[in-house]
Amino acid sequence: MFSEDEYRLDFFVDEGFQRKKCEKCGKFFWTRDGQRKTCGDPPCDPYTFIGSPIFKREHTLDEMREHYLSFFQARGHSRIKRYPVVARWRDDIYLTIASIADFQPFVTSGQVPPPANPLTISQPCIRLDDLDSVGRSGRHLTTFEMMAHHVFNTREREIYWKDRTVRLCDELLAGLGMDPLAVTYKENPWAGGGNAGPSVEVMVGGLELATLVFMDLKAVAGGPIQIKGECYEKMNNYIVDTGYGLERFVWASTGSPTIYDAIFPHLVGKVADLAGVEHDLADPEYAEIFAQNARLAGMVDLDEYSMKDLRAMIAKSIGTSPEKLERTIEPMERVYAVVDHTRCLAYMLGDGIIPSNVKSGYLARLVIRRALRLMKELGLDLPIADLVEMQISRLDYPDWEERFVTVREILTQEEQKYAETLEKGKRLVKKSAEHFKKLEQAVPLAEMIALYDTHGIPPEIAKASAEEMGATVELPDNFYSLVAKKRIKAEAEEEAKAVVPGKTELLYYENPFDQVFEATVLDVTAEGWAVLDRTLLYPEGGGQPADHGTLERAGQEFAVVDVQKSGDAVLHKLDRAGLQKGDRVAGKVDMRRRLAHARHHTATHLVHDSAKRILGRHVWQAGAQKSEDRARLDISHYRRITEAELKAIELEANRRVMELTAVDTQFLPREEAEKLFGFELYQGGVPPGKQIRVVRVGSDIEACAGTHVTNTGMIGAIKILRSERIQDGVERIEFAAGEAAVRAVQERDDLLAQASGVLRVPAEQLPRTAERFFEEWKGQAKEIERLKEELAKARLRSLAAEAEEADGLKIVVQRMGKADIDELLKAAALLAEQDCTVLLGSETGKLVAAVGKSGLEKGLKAGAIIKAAAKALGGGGGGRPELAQGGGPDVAKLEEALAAGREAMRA
RNA sequence: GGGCUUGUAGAUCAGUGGUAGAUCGCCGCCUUCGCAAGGCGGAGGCCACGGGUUCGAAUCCCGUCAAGUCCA
Repeated sequence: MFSEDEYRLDFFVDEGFQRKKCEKCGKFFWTRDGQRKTCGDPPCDPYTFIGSPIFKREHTLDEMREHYLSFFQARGHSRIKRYPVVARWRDDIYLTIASIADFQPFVTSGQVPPPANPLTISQPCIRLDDLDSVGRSGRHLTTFEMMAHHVFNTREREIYWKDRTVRLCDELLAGLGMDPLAVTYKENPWAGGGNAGPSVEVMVGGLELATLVFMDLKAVAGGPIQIKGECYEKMNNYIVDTGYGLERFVWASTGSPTIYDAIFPHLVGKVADLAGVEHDLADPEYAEIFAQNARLAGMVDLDEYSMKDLRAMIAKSIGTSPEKLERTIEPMERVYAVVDHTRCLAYMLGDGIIPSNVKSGYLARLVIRRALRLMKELGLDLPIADLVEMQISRLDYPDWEERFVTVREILTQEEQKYAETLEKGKRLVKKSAEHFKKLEQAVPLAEMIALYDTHGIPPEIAKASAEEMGATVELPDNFYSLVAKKRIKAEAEEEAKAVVPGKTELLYYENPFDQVFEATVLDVTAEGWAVLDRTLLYPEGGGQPADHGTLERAGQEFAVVDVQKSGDAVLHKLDRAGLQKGDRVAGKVDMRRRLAHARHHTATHLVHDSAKRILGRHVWQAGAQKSEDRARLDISHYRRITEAELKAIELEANRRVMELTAVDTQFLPREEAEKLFGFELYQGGVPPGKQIRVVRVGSDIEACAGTHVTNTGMIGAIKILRSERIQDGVERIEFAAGEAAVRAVQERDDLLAQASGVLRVPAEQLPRTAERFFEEWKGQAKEIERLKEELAKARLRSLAAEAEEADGLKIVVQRMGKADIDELLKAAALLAEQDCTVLLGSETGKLVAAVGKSGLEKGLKAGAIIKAAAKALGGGGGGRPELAQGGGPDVAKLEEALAAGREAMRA
């Protein structure tokens, strides 16, 4: 816990604030109001702003955002453009969940300077944690804008800290016309993601408008400061992290019953109209229902309260029945949620998320399906793309409008996909329901979980259609948590590799085509890795494998078989021991390998850029790997790449090769590079460091640390080999560049030549000939089948004639030359039809037994006969009582086998 | 990144190691003025692909490819 000193700011003292302890929750807060006894935070205080706005006039989202940003701009903050809602620069989160997320991890850790300092931003954020409450609580949103001002201080240079932060906040609120007595600043220590610090929540009218965090601690084992069981110490860089809820500010300015009516009244009205739901907030009685709902939902933790309890509570407080309340409120809850979800989708798809079954794409699909379900419940019969388009046209992002063609296509496809899933689901449910109905059991929970978990059928839908079919269903309230429980939580913690000390000068950037260099051995590790003070050898990284080469010391040559980076040091794995610390060595790069990598690497950039041109701007690199003779590039795309598209990409990439474009590489300060080129720089992930290397190949500009050729002409040729879908929404393109491309084409030619050699036709006629052969082969197989049947019939007469009578049975035991199992089966089956008891054997070691009607009546079993016979051949067999087959490897003992089988027929 | 599931006739699916099936659709004939329905007959299968186990694999095991779905 933080002491009072942490919060006793000059501002509070100057302004006559008092520190009080909330008489309900016991937490400390600061107020100007001498009468105030509670902290201002629900449930200690209820919402009071509904119907009586906090601010003196209504603001729209755009007005409020502009007000905020210009307020801070006028007070020395630089205005920063928003970041995408998909956090491509992070590998720990998929979506941007807070404004500070824009600056993690490198700015907050101090490795990279901030784009401006101090700065102000309004960052769209997406949080799906409270998805179920959206629309119901009156305040929950999946998408919100976090307005913020951030300051990145260091011990050497402090810009401002707590006092000015709170002062600015108070001034902002006063400027909007808030009653100064209404605000409380509630002390609330903050901790998360390995950092912590004091923080205050800004409460007005029961609504938390902002949180001001003073992040100045980091988690360190054995650190001197303890918070919630963790040990922390002070950081050298300490950060003002504020978060002002744009939507809540707007809500506070309107005092409408729900946040939804405050922030997108037009769309709420429009969707309600389309769904035929009457929504007239001018009717005070009607408005009061939603107001009361929001007030009470604001007081409770929705995780702990069931919807039913809450409804009952609200119904009681406004003097109506829960059923009546539900009828009024439920359709609107869906309208609110649909409007919220489609806004969320506008951001997700606008910023380039491709719906998928993994990662951020899954989250997009989750929201799409939820929205579709809600729309269906509302009876809204229009494409979801229409609603998303409405959202996009209300947002001020011009580049999204041009992207809308793609977004519409994606949404249409998702709509179809979901319809198919539900259709398939219906059949599965039907089958399952019939099964359990027959057993006179309820459809068990395990089955419901399987339907949902494995086939994506929501339990509510499954239950409804199962009950339609007259089956009963077991469906507990905590269904989803039971599904979650089924999973095993196994989070493997990544082992932090020890960083090898030392700093190696990287020569390969300056002089990418130098082959030899001189260096001093700084150290040799126990595992035989040499650390050099400078090197031309490229360490593995960015999907490019390590260079190979040699290190020579006084005529002694050591082969370098691997190169890795560790911290600032480059490690060279040698094929044998002997090199010593302090040795001078002459290094040499295997240029063949280097060049092959460089060709594939530059080619990767070209293929990527071509894919973007052919498929659309939604294409992002999702991974890449190069080698000497192949490269592969994974890109985000919402459907399978067609053959035609693949060819177009290949042609486009080769045109760029032929244009002989120079490859331009330069180191730029990160913030400058980002300003110039935007986030599309980070196709291969975000590198750390103040300076980043920017590689430019014509229109393709990427942050990239790999080695490249200096001109696209050096690539020679690019041959795309294949594409595969590695995930829903991610396509992999495999290709070869340079010599490898030529060799790849030659290999294909060889295959073609071999195939046409086998069929003895020219390559052009291969497809036709292959098809003809295949058809003929099929026809012949059928013909053979037919002939065998005929043959069996023809033999029937002679075999039946040779039947011996014994024990009142007609018995046929015969060897049948080299007949195969099909022939034996057919003949035996036919004989059995004529009431024979049959055992047929072939010289290939196959046996078939069949028992006719009389035999069956006597209890003879074909399986038993075959077992006895096959045993003699050293094998086994089995089958049904009327027909069985078997065999064994000792072909020579066929006679004995037949005799043994004959014996078995006696029993 | 992890979990679960599925690839069998044009479609939907049965088929738990022993001669590959049903329903719908398709074709022909019968019935009918014609259509629908009905009756009889028929065509249509590398049981996703490649290995393995076995006397024998659609079925069991391994791998590959394709697809669905839930989660972090």
